[in-house]
Amino acid sequence: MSDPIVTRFAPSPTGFLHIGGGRTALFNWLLARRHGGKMLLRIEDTDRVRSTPEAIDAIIDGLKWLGLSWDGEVIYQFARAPRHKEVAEAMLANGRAYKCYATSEELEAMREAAKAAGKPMRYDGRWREKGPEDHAKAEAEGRKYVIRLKAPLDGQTTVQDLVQGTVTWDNENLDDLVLLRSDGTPTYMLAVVVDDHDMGVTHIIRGDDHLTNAARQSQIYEANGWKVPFMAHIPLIHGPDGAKLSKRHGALGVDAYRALGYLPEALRNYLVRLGWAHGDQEIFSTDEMTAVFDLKNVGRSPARFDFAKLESINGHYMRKTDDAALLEALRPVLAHVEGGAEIANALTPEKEAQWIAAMPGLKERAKTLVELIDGSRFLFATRPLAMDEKAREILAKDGKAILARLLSRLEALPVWEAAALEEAVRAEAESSGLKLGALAQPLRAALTGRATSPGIFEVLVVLGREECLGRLRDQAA
RNA sequence: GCUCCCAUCGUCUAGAGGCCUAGGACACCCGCCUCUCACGUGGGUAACAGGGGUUCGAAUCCCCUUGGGAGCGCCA
Repeated sequence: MSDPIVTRFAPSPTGFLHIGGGRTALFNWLLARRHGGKMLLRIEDTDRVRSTPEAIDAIIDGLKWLGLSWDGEVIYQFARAPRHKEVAEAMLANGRAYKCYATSEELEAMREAAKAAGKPMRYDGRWREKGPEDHAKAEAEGRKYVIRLKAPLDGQTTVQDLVQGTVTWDNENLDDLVLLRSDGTPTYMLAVVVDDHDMGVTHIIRGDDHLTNAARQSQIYEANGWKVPFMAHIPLIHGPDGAKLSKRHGALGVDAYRALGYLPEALRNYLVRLGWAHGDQEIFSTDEMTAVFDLKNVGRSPARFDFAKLESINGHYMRKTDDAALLEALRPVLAHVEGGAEIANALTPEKEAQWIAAMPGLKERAKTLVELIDGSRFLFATRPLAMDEKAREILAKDGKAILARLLSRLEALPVWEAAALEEAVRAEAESSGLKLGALAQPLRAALTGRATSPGIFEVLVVLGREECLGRLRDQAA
């Protein structure tokens, strides 16, 4: 185990990179980085019907956004089909595999029989001991063969799993799986084993839906006399209701989280704590998590996806993010929110500077970038401002009269700075015998069109003298 | 159905026989701070699935039950 660690992330490109895949990739990436090893990326595109180039792009794009980098070139499994075939034929030659001419009708009959008997489908090994004469006869009938593994009939197969512990199967429950299809293409089982072996993968981290496969794959390793890599089968992520994660809950593509306004570092932090813990620590910088990540601490029970916690962590990271950097993170999200295009168009250098100036007050009031954009709308609104219902109520009372008095005080101000503005507003409060809040709310309504916003003196300063006085006059009338 | 895996607050989890009258975080409730909303901060509600063992002692070990999950293809 002192050899350099090599992990791999091996998605099949039949859809986007979903959140569970993202976590699997993260764990592989963390383990490799923790030990100064490598994480390889292999696209399992042997299913020619379901694999699409769009999905490949989506996966690669998703990994990049999440900040998970891989080493070396992307490996495409389909391109290695000749090598897979070569291994299958070598296994045939040394008697670890055999030709099976069973037809799909025969297989279907076996399936039916198994179902009727209440047992899982198990190929019965009818071609296991057949000789050349039988093969020739089948060939003469025009039948095609697949190559099956000659799996052990009795005894047990044990997987030493770094997360699941020692898991054992009786070999009688494992049948002779197909290695090479009748069209000469490899099955997933064969391809995975050959690729992981050839790529020098030392640690396989994947979802525990592959646990049963692990047993069958280790038989393939053994049939070839290859060392079985360390394996770690991590529990799947479930939806809030405990059922399998569906699109309805969180099985969104990683890119959807970007559109929803989450920061990649927040998603990483959330994901790493799903099924893994390091004492009571909740917040992990990337360096911190790579320094302490250990498969030993990965739990064995499935975790539910919880948006509330993700939002909380995201809020934390937004507040920690530098204002200018936050603006950059905001930009790509604009395309995904209503009115975002208008904001994007209005982003002159001056507006950007204004937005950055407003950021401190904005970012502590939002849990996602989408919320932050929503809270920023008053910066981009044009006069006369549209008032929302609560703002209207505030102004409907004696708000307008208060604004008029405030207006004259503010107009008289020689400088437009927070301290001076606050002093003026407080002076008005004092002379009219009102609490500060009684003045701040009408001000807020007139300035932002809403009942909530960043601190009112912040808003005053960020908006600037002319714009503020204009908005106040609009409403004071 | 068969095989395998799992089981601590609503959720994510700490806990590797005595440190546990079970800790942290999110969510929720009540305060404080306060120009609103937040942030921050103080406090609170809330869990060892059930039953048997083993042991001086069990959330921690074993068994059973119950409840979840995954897999059972010439898909990956």
